[in-house]
Amino acid sequence: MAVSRPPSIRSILNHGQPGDAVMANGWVRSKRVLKGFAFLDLNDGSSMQGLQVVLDEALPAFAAQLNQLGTGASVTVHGDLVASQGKNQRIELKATSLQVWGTADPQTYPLQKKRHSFEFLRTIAHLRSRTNTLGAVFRVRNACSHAIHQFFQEQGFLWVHTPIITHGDCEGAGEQFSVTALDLHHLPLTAQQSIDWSQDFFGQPTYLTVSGQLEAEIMAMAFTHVYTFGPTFRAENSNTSRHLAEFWMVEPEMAFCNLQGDMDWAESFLKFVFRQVLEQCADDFEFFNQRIDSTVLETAQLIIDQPFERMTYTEAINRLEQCDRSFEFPVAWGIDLQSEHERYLTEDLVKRPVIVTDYPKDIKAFYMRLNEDLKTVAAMDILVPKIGELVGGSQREERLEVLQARMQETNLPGEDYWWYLDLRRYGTVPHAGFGLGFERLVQFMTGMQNIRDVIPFPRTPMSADF
RNA sequence: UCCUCAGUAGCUCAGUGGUAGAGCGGUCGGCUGUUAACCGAUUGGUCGUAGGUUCGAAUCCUACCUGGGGAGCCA
Repeated sequence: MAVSRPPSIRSILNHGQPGDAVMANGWVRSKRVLKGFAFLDLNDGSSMQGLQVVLDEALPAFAAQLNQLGTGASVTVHGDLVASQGKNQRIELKATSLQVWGTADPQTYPLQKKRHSFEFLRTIAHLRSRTNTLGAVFRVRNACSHAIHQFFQEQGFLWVHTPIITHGDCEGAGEQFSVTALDLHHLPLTAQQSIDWSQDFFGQPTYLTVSGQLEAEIMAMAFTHVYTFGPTFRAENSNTSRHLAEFWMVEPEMAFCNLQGDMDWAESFLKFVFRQVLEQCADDFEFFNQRIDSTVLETAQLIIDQPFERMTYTEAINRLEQCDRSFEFPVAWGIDLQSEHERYLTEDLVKRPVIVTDYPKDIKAFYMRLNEDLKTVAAMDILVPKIGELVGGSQREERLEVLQARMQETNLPGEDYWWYLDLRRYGTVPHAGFGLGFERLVQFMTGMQNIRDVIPFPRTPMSADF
């Protein structure tokens, strides 16, 4: 069954011809009134550019309707496309009739025909999607999601749905949100006066997931190539332009794959996604380049065309020690790279994405594969200008004894991970994967400075409105 | 969580001890083709909140709240 619907403004602008009778729906972005006629800029979110509607005073109820057509009003316009006499558009819609669905009182409607600060727009997140910038952001976000699925589906990866509710801190990654059905005002207590979790919904403490990786590994041991793409939650009190309490993460996991393969997958994945989005959202990219960050087009092209620089952690430390910059945090083998170090490597030294590999085992997670030097693990981080760490991944430790030893070193209770260890007992294979913060990718692509402006309804400490 | 900057009209900001300002927006008027239209007039305030200092506080002090930037934690 075909659904009947009027054409989107994007499609009218792309395919409409003078003489076509069309119907257009949308919201008024601006109204320009002259003597005897008026112009509307009509937008339905399908494209950056809106449709110019011409209203002549000969229209029935012209004067009465003109009053109702402030910025934000919703309308359906019937009319005929004509070649535009103006400069900025090929065609425009000469209205023959017009229906106003809803007005937007200009005395109270917060969006004006002018630039607003992103801080202000965040306070009106229910309306900000109607602005040029946020409109472009969410179109890019959509195209980016689609490209991610397209890449993995074309490569034969299975999209797997890992749980949102988990029973433990799976990789020691950060603070978790508790999930409970207990009445917080009347908590059941044990004889020792601690909370009696056996009476909770799951009979044990549960949390929102901080990563789907361990479950993705389970699925990779059956389907070879899998990926997750879903929401992730961190209860960390992070107040930065790069952190959200609720964000989306992409986590591919590949069986029969080593660190080299992991990096190759990540790099070709990023190149594909950039190419797709650049092609699908050309106008939006043009806008970001003009109004938000004049380097985004150049950066996108760089990602697509140039191979990423690759260096080991040890090499990176050497380069940092040799450079003539002084850092707030002193550089020495064994330290975790600080923001300033990462930025130096990617922004100043190589001036493009850099993959740093083989970190000291003590600063990385227990599941990363121990290298032959017994000091480093087969980890890799992709660092990009402005954002820092965009991708973090590793080859996983597939050797049961080595994994158990690593877990003991880091004081992880083996019994909680019995199923994870079983994967190494039964048909273990070398495998690898990585995690990518989806919003950071959109941020990097668009040049938006604050991660809260690339997700429709950001969740951050002390902020969960809308 | 720490450091730092800020909070004044619907929005963006100026005003650093003596009568609260501008631009934009809104409203009214003008203009045969505009593009964040333009031109003219006009409207608009519990100066984040609570205390304090002072003859007098938007301005100085204290606490708190909210937001930005940086750091940590991390993706």
